[in-house]
Amino acid sequence: MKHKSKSTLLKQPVKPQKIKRKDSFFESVYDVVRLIPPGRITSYGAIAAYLGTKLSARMVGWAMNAAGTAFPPVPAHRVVNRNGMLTGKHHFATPTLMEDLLKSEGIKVKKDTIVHFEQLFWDPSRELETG
DNA sequence: GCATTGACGAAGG
DNA sequence: CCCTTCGCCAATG
Repeated sequence: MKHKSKSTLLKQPVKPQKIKRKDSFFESVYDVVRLIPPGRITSYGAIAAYLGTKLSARMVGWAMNAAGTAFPPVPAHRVVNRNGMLTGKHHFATPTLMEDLLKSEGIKVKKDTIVHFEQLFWDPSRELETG
Protein backbone atom coordinates (compact mmCIF):
# COMPACT_ATOMS: atom_id res chain seq x y z
CA MET A 1 0.00 0.00 0.00
CA LYS A 2 2.36 2.55 -1.11
CA HIS A 3 0.81 3.98 -4.19
CA LYS A 4 1.67 7.56 -3.27
CA SER A 5 0.71 9.05 -6.64
CA LYS A 6 -2.79 9.86 -5.46
CA SER A 7 -1.76 12.40 -2.87
CA THR A 8 0.51 14.07 -5.35
CA LEU A 9 -2.37 14.66 -7.68
CA LEU A 10 -4.56 16.12 -5.02
CA LYS A 11 -2.10 18.51 -3.50
CA GLN A 12 -1.55 20.93 -6.31
CA PRO A 13 -2.12 24.42 -4.84
CA VAL A 14 -1.99 26.47 -8.01
CA LYS A 15 -0.63 25.20 -11.28
CA PRO A 16 -0.18 21.43 -11.21
CA GLN A 17 2.68 21.51 -13.63
CA LYS A 18 4.39 24.56 -12.28
CA ILE A 19 4.31 23.55 -8.63
CA LYS A 20 7.27 21.31 -8.33
CA ARG A 21 8.71 22.93 -5.26
CA LYS A 22 8.37 21.78 -1.68
CA ASP A 23 5.10 23.70 -1.24
CA SER A 24 6.09 23.81 2.42
CA PHE A 25 4.79 27.28 3.03
CA PHE A 26 1.50 26.72 1.29
CA GLU A 27 0.92 23.40 3.01
CA SER A 28 1.82 24.87 6.34
CA VAL A 29 -0.74 27.58 5.84
CA TYR A 30 -3.41 25.08 4.85
CA ASP A 31 -2.62 22.98 7.87
CA VAL A 32 -2.96 25.86 10.29
CA VAL A 33 -6.19 27.05 8.72
CA ARG A 34 -7.67 23.57 8.96
CA LEU A 35 -6.94 23.65 12.68
CA ILE A 36 -9.14 26.68 13.18
CA PRO A 37 -12.18 25.44 15.10
CA PRO A 38 -15.66 26.32 13.88
CA GLY A 39 -16.95 29.58 15.26
CA ARG A 40 -13.47 30.97 15.56
CA ILE A 41 -11.37 33.06 13.21
CA THR A 42 -7.83 34.24 12.77
CA SER A 43 -5.88 36.65 10.65
CA TYR A 44 -3.40 36.31 7.83
CA GLY A 45 -0.75 37.96 9.92
CA ALA A 46 -1.31 35.60 12.84
CA ILE A 47 -0.79 32.60 10.60
CA ALA A 48 2.27 34.15 9.05
CA ALA A 49 3.65 34.96 12.48
CA TYR A 50 3.04 31.41 13.65
CA LEU A 51 4.97 30.14 10.65
CA GLY A 52 7.78 32.51 11.56
CA THR A 53 7.25 34.78 8.59
CA LYS A 54 5.00 37.50 9.94
CA LEU A 55 6.25 39.87 7.28
CA SER A 56 4.82 37.57 4.65
CA ALA A 57 1.18 37.94 5.58
CA ARG A 58 0.43 38.68 1.95
CA MET A 59 1.76 35.30 1.00
CA VAL A 60 -0.74 33.75 3.37
CA GLY A 61 -3.46 35.48 1.42
CA TRP A 62 -1.96 34.21 -1.79
CA ALA A 63 -1.80 30.73 -0.32
CA MET A 64 -5.48 31.03 0.50
CA ASN A 65 -6.14 31.84 -3.10
CA ALA A 66 -4.49 28.59 -4.02
CA ALA A 67 -6.26 26.84 -1.15
CA GLY A 68 -9.31 26.62 -3.35
CA THR A 69 -7.57 23.82 -5.20
CA ALA A 70 -6.14 22.20 -2.08
CA PHE A 71 -7.45 19.03 -0.54
CA PRO A 72 -8.91 18.55 1.93
CA PRO A 73 -10.75 21.86 1.54
CA VAL A 74 -9.44 24.70 3.63
CA PRO A 75 -11.93 26.78 5.67
CA ALA A 76 -10.61 29.98 4.22
CA HIS A 77 -13.69 31.82 5.44
CA ARG A 78 -12.22 31.66 8.94
CA VAL A 79 -9.30 33.81 7.91
CA VAL A 80 -9.76 37.55 7.85
CA ASN A 81 -7.43 40.50 7.95
CA ARG A 82 -6.02 42.14 11.05
CA ASN A 83 -9.02 44.42 11.13
CA GLY A 84 -11.49 41.54 11.25
CA MET A 85 -12.80 42.47 7.84
CA LEU A 86 -13.91 39.89 5.31
CA THR A 87 -11.50 41.13 2.69
CA GLY A 88 -11.44 37.82 0.89
CA LYS A 89 -15.15 37.37 0.47
CA HIS A 90 -14.99 38.34 -3.18
CA HIS A 91 -12.85 35.31 -3.87
CA PHE A 92 -15.55 32.87 -2.84
CA ALA A 93 -18.10 31.33 -5.14
CA THR A 94 -20.57 34.05 -4.18
CA PRO A 95 -20.00 37.45 -2.55
CA THR A 96 -22.01 36.37 0.46
CA LEU A 97 -20.69 32.84 0.89
CA MET A 98 -17.93 33.75 3.31
CA GLU A 99 -20.25 35.79 5.47
CA ASP A 100 -22.89 33.10 5.32
CA LEU A 101 -20.47 30.39 6.36
CA LEU A 102 -19.32 32.45 9.32
CA LYS A 103 -22.88 33.16 10.39
CA SER A 104 -23.68 29.46 10.16
CA GLU A 105 -20.95 28.91 12.73
CA GLY A 106 -22.43 31.45 15.10
CA ILE A 107 -20.20 34.32 14.14
CA LYS A 108 -21.90 37.64 13.68
CA VAL A 109 -20.89 39.73 10.72
CA LYS A 110 -21.67 43.41 10.46
CA LYS A 111 -20.67 45.48 7.47
CA ASP A 112 -18.25 42.78 6.29
CA THR A 113 -16.57 42.84 9.68
CA ILE A 114 -16.44 40.16 12.39
CA VAL A 115 -18.41 41.15 15.48
CA HIS A 116 -16.47 40.50 18.69
CA PHE A 117 -13.45 39.90 16.53
CA GLU A 118 -10.91 39.91 19.32
CA GLN A 119 -13.11 37.69 21.43
CA LEU A 120 -13.37 35.06 18.71
CA PHE A 121 -9.81 35.48 17.56
CA TRP A 122 -7.95 32.21 17.36
CA ASP A 123 -4.24 32.84 17.60
CA PRO A 124 -2.27 29.78 16.45
CA SER A 125 0.77 31.01 18.33
CA ARG A 126 -1.32 30.89 21.48
CA GLU A 127 -3.70 28.00 20.86
CA LEU A 128 -1.05 25.76 19.39
CA GLU A 129 1.55 26.94 21.80
CA THR A 130 3.91 24.16 22.76
CA GLY A 131 4.25 23.75 26.47
C1' DG B 1 13.91 40.56 -16.98
C1' DC B 2 11.37 44.55 -15.15
C1' DA B 3 6.83 46.47 -13.70
C1' DT B 4 2.46 45.66 -11.66
C1' DT B 5 -0.66 43.36 -8.67
C1' DG B 6 -2.31 41.18 -4.37
C1' DA B 7 -7.50 37.62 0.44
C1' DC B 8 -1.59 41.89 4.64
C1' DG B 9 0.44 44.68 8.08
C1' DA B 10 3.15 48.14 10.29
C1' DA B 11 4.90 52.73 10.24
C1' DG B 12 4.99 57.50 8.79
C1' DG B 13 2.90 61.98 7.43
C1' DC C 1 -7.93 59.92 12.01
C1' DC C 2 -7.15 59.14 7.03
C1' DC C 3 -4.03 58.37 3.46
C1' DT C 4 0.43 57.01 1.62
C1' DT C 5 4.63 54.37 1.58
C1' DC C 6 7.42 50.49 2.46
C1' DG C 7 8.42 45.54 3.17
C1' DC C 8 7.55 40.89 2.20
C1' DC C 9 7.32 37.16 -1.72
C1' DA C 10 5.07 34.94 -5.51
C1' DA C 11 2.39 35.22 -9.80
C1' DT C 12 1.24 37.55 -13.91
C1' DG C 13 1.77 40.69 -17.91
